[in-house]
This record gives sequence, C-alpha cells and structure tokens, in this order.
Amino acid sequence: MPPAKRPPKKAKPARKAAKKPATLPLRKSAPPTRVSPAVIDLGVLNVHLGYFVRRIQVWIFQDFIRRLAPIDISPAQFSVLVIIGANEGLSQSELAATLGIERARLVRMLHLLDRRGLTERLPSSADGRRHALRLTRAGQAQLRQAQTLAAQHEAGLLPKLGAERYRLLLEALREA
Amino acid sequence: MPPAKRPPKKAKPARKAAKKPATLPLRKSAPPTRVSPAVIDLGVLNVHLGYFVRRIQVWIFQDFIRRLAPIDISPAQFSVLVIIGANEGLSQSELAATLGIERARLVRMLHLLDRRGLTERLPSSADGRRHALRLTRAGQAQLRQAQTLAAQHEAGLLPKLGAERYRLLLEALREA
DNA sequence: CGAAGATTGTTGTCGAGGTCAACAATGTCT
DNA sequence: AGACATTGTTGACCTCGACAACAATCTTCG
Repeated sequence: MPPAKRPPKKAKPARKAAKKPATLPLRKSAPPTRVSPAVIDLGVLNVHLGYFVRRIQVWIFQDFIRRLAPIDISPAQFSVLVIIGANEGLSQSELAATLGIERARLVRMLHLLDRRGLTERLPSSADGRRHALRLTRAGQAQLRQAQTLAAQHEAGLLPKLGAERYRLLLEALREA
Repeated sequence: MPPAKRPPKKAKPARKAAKKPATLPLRKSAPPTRVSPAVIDLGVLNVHLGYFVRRIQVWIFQDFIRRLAPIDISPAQFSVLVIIGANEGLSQSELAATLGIERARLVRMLHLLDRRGLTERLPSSADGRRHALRLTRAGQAQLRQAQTLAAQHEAGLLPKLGAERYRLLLEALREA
C-alpha cells in the first residue's frame, strides 16, 4: 500500500451547500450532519453490564499504573508478586491457573521478574518438572513498597466512587 | 539467543532428598516445597477492587465474544455500531472520545467495518475535516442481529451473578 | 518392569489493542 | 494574512492473550 497521508481528495464537490436557514424548518427529517451533539446517546450500551465494567476497569488500572509508576510494577506483576508472597513454593501452573493467565505468558513475566532480582525459581524437591516459586529478599521489600502504594491507590478510589458504592462493589464482586 | 527448548539441566543435584517423615516434625519452618496447595491465598488482592473488576470483565467479554461469534462482532465493534446507530452523523473524534479509544485505533476499526459494508464515512457538509458516520442498510441489519445476540448474552449473566447482584452492579456502575 | 499418556515449563508465532509521533487538509482566531 | 487548533490518517512500537509444538519429567497400567 502506497504511503499516502490522506486520500488526496479527488475533486471538490460543490461546496457551500445549504447553510441552515434562520427560520427553523420545523425539523423535516433527521439532520444530515450534526454540528455539536452536546450529549451522545449510548443506545443499548446502557443495559450492558460489560460496557460499564470495562470502563471502570480501564480507569482503575490507569490509576494503579500511575500510582505504581515510581517502582515500575504493573497490575499483572503486582498480582504475581502478591500470590507468590502469600503462597511460597507454589508452581507456575498453579499460579497461572489462579490468576487466569496463560502458562506461556507467566513464563515471560517471571523471566523479567527474575532478571530484576525479585523472584526465584527453585527446583522442586518432590517433582522434577515443577519450579518452586519464591520471592527474594529484594522481592519481599519491593512487594511491601508496592502494597503501600497500592493501598494508596485503593484509598483514592473512594472519593471517585463514594464510600458506600465502593464497599458495595467490592463485596458484590468478591462473592460473584 | 539460541533456540534452546528447555535449559538442558546442567547437572543432577542429589535427588531423593528428604521425603517428609511420617512423624510430623512440629513445623520447624516453612515447608520448602508444597505438594498440593488445595486452596491458594489471594493475599491483599482480596481488598483490591481492580482485581475483581478485571476478573469479571474478562469473563463477561469472553462470553460476549463466544455469543457473537456467529456474526464475528467483537465487543469494541459492537459498541462502535451501537453508538453510530444511535447518533447518526457524528464524527470520528466524537465517537472515539465517548468510547474512550484512540482516534488512530478507531480509524483502523472503521476501515475494517467499511470494507465489510457495515458503515460509511460521508463528507460532512458543515466541516470539511469531519466525516459524518452512518450505518449502511446492511449495517443496520447486522446491528439488529448483534443486539439480539448481545441481549441473550446479557440474559446469560443473570444466572451467573444472580438477579439481585446483577441489578445492583449495573446500577452502581452506571452512576459511577 | 516398560510403553502410553498426562503434566510442567518453555519457545515461537500470530493477532488484537493501546500509545505515541508525525503529517496533510481544513477551520478558527486575531 | 498568519498563527494556531482540530480532524483524519499512517507508521512504528509494545503489551497481552491464544495456540501450537516441544523436551523433560511424572503417572498409570498392562
């Protein structure tokens, strides 16, 4: 495909068409081109839970990333560190299953965390295939810091959602 | 990097170490390798709304994609079609802004929808830069079908979440 | 025991999306 | 008229999810 910046507009179709007469035309039919829609109708999206869940999820993650930017920990990395820290010695398959991510994806994530000196993959003494996952000392320290920042992020959600709505959502989703 | 399938395991460290004596050792220290964790501790993730929101969002989208697979409409495409259908003539910038996606991203999505004959980009009569977005006849038909399937998807959420929780979540998130 | 099958960690590859920068055409403001 | 903003567009990069294939290692069962 040739690198054309903007389809160079073949010809100029008669510009200067109708200009909206000062006397309002009684709304004959739907206006062909809106000028400034002011408010846009969401249509049936208003009755789709997935739409709103998606919106708030994106919003929360963006805030989380911004808060944890100083230590460069993504939401996914945070969840991995938390689970390993609370379940020392678990395997990659177990970790991937509980977090709902692919084993292949987790491999590359751990590869990075290993190189950053936060996690370790020790050979399992019982099963030659497994790796026993652990946090290094540095990893534990980093996790503590991450949890502090994450708690601040969480506290920041309250004003946005309202304390009542926040409590309600957390409870409803945790039991879902 | 050389294509090595699995780090060929340099040497075999003394296999057959401790085998967990029948007499329980009074829990000297943390067990070095777990056998079957049965239940895994989520740690502080239990108090992070983002974790649960993410989980349910992934679940809902997967179900949506599966339901709409027969007509090959993704959640993002669905939202685009719905908004265009409910706001004929709006511009790409407006659409991108209301859905919270990048203008650049929307361009390629519309490029695809155009080629599938579902949407049109008409030149705006008032502003030479804008495109007035519209659904074609085929697009309107496709949207109706998509809405039927999407409604079935939505109805399928009720048994999963419980009618009460569903209503509660939708209401809380819509007003958030 | 030993062959067949399942599990675990790994790499490669593909595609969908988000992000950012640059750009041409057009509109607006002073 | 010139400076500036907006709109649509392309290109490039990166993250992430999904699959397929594979070597090493259990597990099962004849």
